[in-house]
Formats: sequence, C-alpha cells, structure tokens
Amino acid sequence: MVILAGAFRSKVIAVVRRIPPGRVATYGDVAAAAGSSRASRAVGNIMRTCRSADVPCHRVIAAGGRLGGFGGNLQLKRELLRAEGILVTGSRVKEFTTRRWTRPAPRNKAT
DNA sequence: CTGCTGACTGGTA
DNA sequence: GTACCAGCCAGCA
Repeated sequence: MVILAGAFRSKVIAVVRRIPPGRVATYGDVAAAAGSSRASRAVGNIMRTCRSADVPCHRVIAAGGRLGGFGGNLQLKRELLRAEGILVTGSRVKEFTTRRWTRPAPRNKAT
C-alpha cells in the first residue's frame, strides 16, 4: 500500500489503521493524533477522498459517539462496528466513552 | 494564488 | 430534542 499524498493525509490514515478492533476514535481524536486537533473536518474529508481498504474508516466516528456521515452508509458502518463487538443504538455507539480510543496506552513511567 | 466544499465540533436559539 | 451559525483545516477546481 502506498500513500503518495499529503503528509497529513498519510498520517491520518496511519492513525486510523492503528485503531485496534473493538475500539473507535472520533475525527477530532484522529486529527489530534495526526497533528491537528482541529482538522476534524479535514480528517473526514480525507476519509471520503481516500476511503482505502487499508483504512478502517468505519472505526472513525463523530464526536459524542455519533456515527457521523459516511456518505449515508451508516447502516453498513453500524454492522461493521457491531461485527467488532461495538453495539450501536440508532446513530450512537454504545459505551462510546469506554470504547473510545486515541492511541496505544501511554505508559506511566512515574506513577 | 483564490475560492468553495465537506464523512466535523462547539455554541446559541 | 432539533436547527442554525461561526470557526477551523485540508483537498480540489
């Protein structure tokens, strides 16, 4: 897989690919992990323009645990999420706050 | 380079 | 609860 595109885009894609199964991340989280905590819109834009099979865009949702847009394939997204053990009620992720993933557990050196 | 668009977010009404 | 507005950022014409 080759990502010959803007650095931000490749970064966003990398972050999304790092999202482990059974977990979800908001556009804002992905944007923040990519370097811009305010590029949430850009992230969504990247998802739409890129939507590569290597990018589990279905794990990327809007804030508040809402599924977001997804071009109207919310039903598909819902099933994909549910297939990973993520229950979705209407347009909202169940236990979203606990399923929310930002990045690999930051180890505490000085606990 | 300029302008518009959009799978977003938070606030106000 | 829904609806509308303003802000922010990257991609594309």
